[in-house]
Amino acid sequence: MSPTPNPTPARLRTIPSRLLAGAALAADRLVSERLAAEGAHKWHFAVLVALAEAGAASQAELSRRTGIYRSDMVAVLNELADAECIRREPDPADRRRNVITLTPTGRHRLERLDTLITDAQRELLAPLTPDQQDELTRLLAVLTEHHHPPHGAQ
Amino acid sequence: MSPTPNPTPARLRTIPSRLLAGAALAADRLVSERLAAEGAHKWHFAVLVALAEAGAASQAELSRRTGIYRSDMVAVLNELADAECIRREPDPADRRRNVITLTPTGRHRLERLDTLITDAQRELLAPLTPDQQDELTRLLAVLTEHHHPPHGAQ
DNA sequence: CTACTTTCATTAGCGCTACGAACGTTTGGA
DNA sequence: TCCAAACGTTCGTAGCGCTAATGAAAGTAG
Repeated sequence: MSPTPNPTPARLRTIPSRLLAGAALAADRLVSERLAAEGAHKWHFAVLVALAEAGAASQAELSRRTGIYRSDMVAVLNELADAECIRREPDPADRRRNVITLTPTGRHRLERLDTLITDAQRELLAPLTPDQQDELTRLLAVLTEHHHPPHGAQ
Repeated sequence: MSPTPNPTPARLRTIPSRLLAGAALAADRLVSERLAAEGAHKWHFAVLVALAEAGAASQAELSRRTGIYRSDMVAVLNELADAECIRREPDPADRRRNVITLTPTGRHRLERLDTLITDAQRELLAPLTPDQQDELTRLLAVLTEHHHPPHGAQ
């Protein structure tokens, strides 16, 4: 006679904010595990994508593109620079700025991380049909866009 | 001539794990703001629901029902007990356990918090049609259930 | 030209959340 | 009887989002 084998009340299982938190946590774990296997980090990928897709930029600009705070961006760029994935040089046109440039090494690194990320997404969405996967992605995009993205992400 | 007014690359905007993180953050903010206005916390609500829906239980059992770690549960129950929302008494049948009981005060408190939570969900899902809201909730439920709920949440 | 405001990179720090370690107590099973 | 497990509790940790403050440089107004 088990005393109370009652895991997770129905009410809690139907609250969107709770479901979002749980799903986000699982998703983050999947991504982080994959990336950690290659000594990489979530943020590295975001920065590399931002550089590959929209070209060289200042740190502040990268901060806006990725949603990473520019105070955290410093360390991320340090690591990417140590791995020679980017170059960080003062902007001659505006001496406040650094110009961050993607190196060939960085481009290769991005390719590798991209497959890891893609794999993780696949595993994350595995229990859904392809149509459901697309629908979920669309709905989430609407939500995040509506609720002022990360906002300024200064 | 703005240098690079390019917010958020398309690739980043279509990665489910990133969308989930963003949506979860927005959702959590909405909920936390509402609850904070009444000095309440996310976790208080979860515990009260778990008690109301499945009856009195030990702290470990509540931990399983809510996904809150049992090390964190202690403080939550302290606060709920201070507010006289619950009673915490040693279990005569098993002296390791405490029996946590919902008080009438706690039941009223739950009613209040429930409306706050419901309001927050409404605001969160506002940009979606009712059908989309249901679909999103269903899809998220599938995901969280598949990826070993919170898991043990010991 | 001067004075004010803004932007930038960088450092340091805070609060919250999920999570693990350890401990003493108690219980149940071999 | 001995061992393993569960319980409540305390303490500590790591990561993330975010703020504040600083010195340098640029833009802007008077």
